[in-house]
Parts: sequence; structure tokens; C-alpha cells
Amino acid sequence: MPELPEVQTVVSQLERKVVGRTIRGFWTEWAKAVRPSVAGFERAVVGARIAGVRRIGKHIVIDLGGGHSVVIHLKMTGHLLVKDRENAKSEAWDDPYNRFIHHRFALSGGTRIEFSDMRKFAWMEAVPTDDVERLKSVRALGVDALSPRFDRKYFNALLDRKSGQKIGAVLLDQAHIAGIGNIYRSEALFVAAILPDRPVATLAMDERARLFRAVRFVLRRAVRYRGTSDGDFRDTDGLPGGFQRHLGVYGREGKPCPACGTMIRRIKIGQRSAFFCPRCQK
DNA sequence: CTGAGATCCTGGGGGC
DNA sequence: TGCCCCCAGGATCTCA
Repeated sequence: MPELPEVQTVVSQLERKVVGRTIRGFWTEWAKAVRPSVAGFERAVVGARIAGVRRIGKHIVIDLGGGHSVVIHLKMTGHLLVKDRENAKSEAWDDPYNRFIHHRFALSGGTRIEFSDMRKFAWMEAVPTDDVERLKSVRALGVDALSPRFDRKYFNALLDRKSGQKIGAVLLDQAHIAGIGNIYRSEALFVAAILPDRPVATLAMDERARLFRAVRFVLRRAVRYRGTSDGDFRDTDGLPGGFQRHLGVYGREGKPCPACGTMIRRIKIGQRSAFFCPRCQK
């Protein structure tokens, strides 16, 4: 599932491959995912030059020369695939991703961006660039987990406010810290050696400090590995990431903890699975 | 403010 | 082998 590291991987690759190109055409077969409407979207993007690509939490923002931006959320199974004349026949484009291409951008120079999404939860919206921050789903975000604004002070103030909640729930809430999803909340808590259902109020100062460092450490490391392809994440080349080989606990229920060999367990926190080692994490 | 549950989708896994 | 059911998951919305 695309979380911060996966989205950052896509954004970095798009920056390299499509900035400077002009959008020549747009096609879609799933209008529900296109806002404000297919016609409005087309008007904003066709003919515009791609000026830059950036990330806000798990959102991808493609800034266009004409004063508009395209905001994209990949949700669980969205993929952006960049195909050009050289790689169009690559084996990496095998199913299943090609089967679920619902939108396609034709760019200058024969390049295409194909948007595949098996579950059809992903969406994109064309808005004036000045209004990106005012988009409801962007405005609702807390501080990005890898931005300098996410610091110990912010984290401490947040935990002071959320003392009654479970730490696993706080990490997942995008309104507090943007970018952490189900994979990296479990991984960060494992690295910090803290149980996911600990009430925030029970965390000692050294545990808070450890968790803050663990969040940044895990996310940065996952970005370096081009994300986790536990399920179906693929980068813009159709290639899986590499961080799944370095997961400590996520998706490993019943398997031995890499640190101590104890069986990894799973519980529900905030309606979602949280994985942990009952021995390493306190 | 908080948490629970439903919703949006569809492939895949488990059970029979 | 085949069918049915349920689950996964990000985010939003409604309801208690």
C-alpha cells in the first residue's frame, strides 16, 4: 500500500521523467475517480506543461505551467506507470497492473503516464495551484513525517494532547502526522520497542524520543529502498520496491521476530492490523 | 473529542 | 474443482 516512502519513490521518479513534458491528451474509463469532472479535468491539463512534481503526505502533486495542479491519491492499489518508446515493451509491464489501467496521459515525446488501480479507490483532482493547500484532504493533514516541521517539539505537543489514545492509533492518523500508514506504524513501533496498544500517557520521555527517531529512521530507510512491495506496490518502472526484505514485523504474524525469535502477533488498533513482537516491545 | 461501523472496490484466500 | 463468503486497506462520513 502506498505510504510515504512509496509515494516519495513515485514522486522522485516522475520528477526525473516527466517534468518539462507537455500533456497532449487525456483518456479515462473511470470518471468517478476524476475531479472536478472529466471535462473540467481535461480543460485544466491538456496542453499544459509539467512544471514540477511534489509530495504532501501520501498525496502526489503535479504542478502544471497553466496555473493548475493535479493532486493524486493512490489509496491502496493505485499505480502510476511511465512508459516511453524505449521501455514500452518491458516485461515489467506484465499483468496484473496493465489490466487495471483506468486513466492515461499522453505526453510530448511519445511518453505516457498510465494510472492503474485494481480497487478503484484512488482519485485525482485538477485544482488551481494556489488552491492545493485548501483542498479538503490536504488541509486536513498534519505535519509531514519527513518535513523539518515534524520535530521533537511537535511530537511532544501532539502526544500531550493525545494522552488517552493508543500510540498505534495516533501514528496512523493523517491529521496528526502525515505519511505513516499501516506498514510503517508497525515498523516504527518495533524499532522503538514499544507495544502498539500502549496508551500515550504511559510513554516515558525516553520512549517518546525513541519513537520519534524510529519514525524518521524507518521512513528514510524505506525511501532508500524505494518502498515496500509487500502487496502490489510498483514504482513508475513497474518494479517492486525493496524494503519488504527488511520488515521486522509487518505482515509476519506467526513468524519469528528477527531480533529474538518470538512469534510475532497481530492485534486490531483503529480497525487495522498492528503487528508486534510481544518480547521485544514493551 | 472519540471510537465504532459503513462505504467505496475487487482479487485472493479459506472453508466446505 | 468450484462456489460462497469474508477480508484487506486509506480516508471520509455518519452515528452514538
